Amino acid sequence: MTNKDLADLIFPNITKTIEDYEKMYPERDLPEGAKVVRFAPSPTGFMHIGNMMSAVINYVLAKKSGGVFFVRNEDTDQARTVEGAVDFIHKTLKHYGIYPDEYEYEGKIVGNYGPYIQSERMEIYHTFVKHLLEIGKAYPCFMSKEEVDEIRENQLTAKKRIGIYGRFARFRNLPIEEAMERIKNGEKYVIRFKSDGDFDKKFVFEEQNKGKMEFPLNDLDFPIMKSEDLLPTYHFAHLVDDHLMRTTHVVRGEEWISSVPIHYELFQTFGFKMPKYIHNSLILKKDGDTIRKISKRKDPEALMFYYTEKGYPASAVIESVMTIANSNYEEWRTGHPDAPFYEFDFSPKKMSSSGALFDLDKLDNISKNIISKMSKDELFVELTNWASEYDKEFCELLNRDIEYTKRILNIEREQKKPRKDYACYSDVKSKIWYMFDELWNKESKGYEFQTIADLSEVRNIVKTYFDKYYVENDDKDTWFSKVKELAKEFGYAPEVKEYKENPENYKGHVGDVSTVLRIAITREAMTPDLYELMRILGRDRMLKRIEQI
RNA sequence: GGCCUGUUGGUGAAGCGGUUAACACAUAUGCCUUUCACGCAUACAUGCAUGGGUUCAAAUCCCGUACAGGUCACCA
Repeated sequence: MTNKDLADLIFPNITKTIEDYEKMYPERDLPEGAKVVRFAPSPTGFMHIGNMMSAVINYVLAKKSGGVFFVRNEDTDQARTVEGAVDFIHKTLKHYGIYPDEYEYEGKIVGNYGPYIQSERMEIYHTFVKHLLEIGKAYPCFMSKEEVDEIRENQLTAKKRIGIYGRFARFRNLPIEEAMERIKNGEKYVIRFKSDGDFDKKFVFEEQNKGKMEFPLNDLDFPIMKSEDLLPTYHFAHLVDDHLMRTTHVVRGEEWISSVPIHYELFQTFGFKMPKYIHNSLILKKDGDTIRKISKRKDPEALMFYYTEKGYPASAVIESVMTIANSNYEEWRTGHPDAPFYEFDFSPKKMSSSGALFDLDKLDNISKNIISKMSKDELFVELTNWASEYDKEFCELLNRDIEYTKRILNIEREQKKPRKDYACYSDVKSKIWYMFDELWNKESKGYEFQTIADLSEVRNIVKTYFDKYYVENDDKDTWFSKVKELAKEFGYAPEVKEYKENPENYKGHVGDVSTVLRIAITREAMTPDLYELMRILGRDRMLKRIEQI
């Protein structure tokens, strides 16, 4: 009995060889320096900000180098698969303008290195496992899960290294005959890699972000194929897929760094060239006094839903992520204000090596800048797109009179120093609600006049203004000089400076008077330019509103 | 417990042997101003986790310590 017999017993239907696959998926014909990268999420949860960062980094690397960016669905953990996760991944990528060159979605395969869904690559994995069995580098292991757990606990209490290695690997030297016997008897088993690494020896590994690192050689007999569904484990799928798909650069989270010895040994035994590895630091979150990994369960901003629901422009989220991912990005951006983000020359060395807190304030700032630079037409499109999904009622109002809406959106916009008061589209309603009579009438918000608290004085000011001073088509200067006259008539300084110099001579200043008008008309103390608002609202609607005071 | 990584202001960080320790966000104050926002200006690390060493000189190099994170699954 030989290894070959064992391999044939386990995989009777595998007739291809690894050389066959080598031919099927040849080296890619790409220009010098082109990077082949992948975004390889597992559908065990919804796409989160860490995934997004990884996707963005990969995309930039591929775009900038004229390479290939593909999406691979790592669905080898069938039990934890979440319904809708795959769908959400593709929709999210699209929403953020990240278009993969190769992918598999809704039954369609684009690209010559597929399938791009791991569960559809069984035959390939099995061919590779079979090869390992044949050359004696893998073996079936009949330990139960309980037994493995027990070993770990004992190791833990004895303060020994944890894992299946050395004498803990009880089945690695099982005679082939006995192994075949047990299999024929229907015993459950996993296939483990038969490591011959020496933990006391070190090897040097060039990691793209941190530079040279030294690790001990792997000596763990880690599982490469699971017992129930015969799917590969991550480590093995990584080897097979990234080799066959000819990946040149693997971008993955820092949590993978400690698996490097395993991957190193795997690639060595097959004689495959290892891709370059870029480990990006985790996104952290401050929780009270402690800092921890951002959590999908505890932190709403971890999931990408958060940003789409709040209505942050896609580019704002990308800018934010890039800023965290690479320390030179902001500097580059100031020099290239209008360049697409993927033209940035991303340098793995410039990635932060410690985990970063995701800063929502910074996102707001970036986003405000982006929205402020939009034209009224662009904003209108973006806003109504968002509203059609997340605030249908508001969307109808916005669309009822498009020109009217655009006039509102255009206040202090399309100029050198535009207003920056929207960080996201869900902010808009709370800033312009009073421009829509439906919302105005529905709103229970009362009037809170500020400096001028006396209601009869308020009534008087408002009435006098509309009776005596207000003319619908005044230009801005005339309009304002009339407000000043109004102020003077009631004993308020027409110039703020004047008031500050001699406060005892006045009851207040123009600002107090215009605030009265502002609140009477909008019920808000803080609004954009009052003159613009009044022009857009028009005389009749204003008169109707002031009756309510 | 083993292995790996990290530690510069509230946040993200630049700096990589000689700097007044960049820049951005946030915060505070002032100016501008009909409110708000914008813009402008100013302030904010007496010190680069900590102890020691090397050096004329260290945030920058070396060693120890502390703390934090990651990993050690038939999860990725």
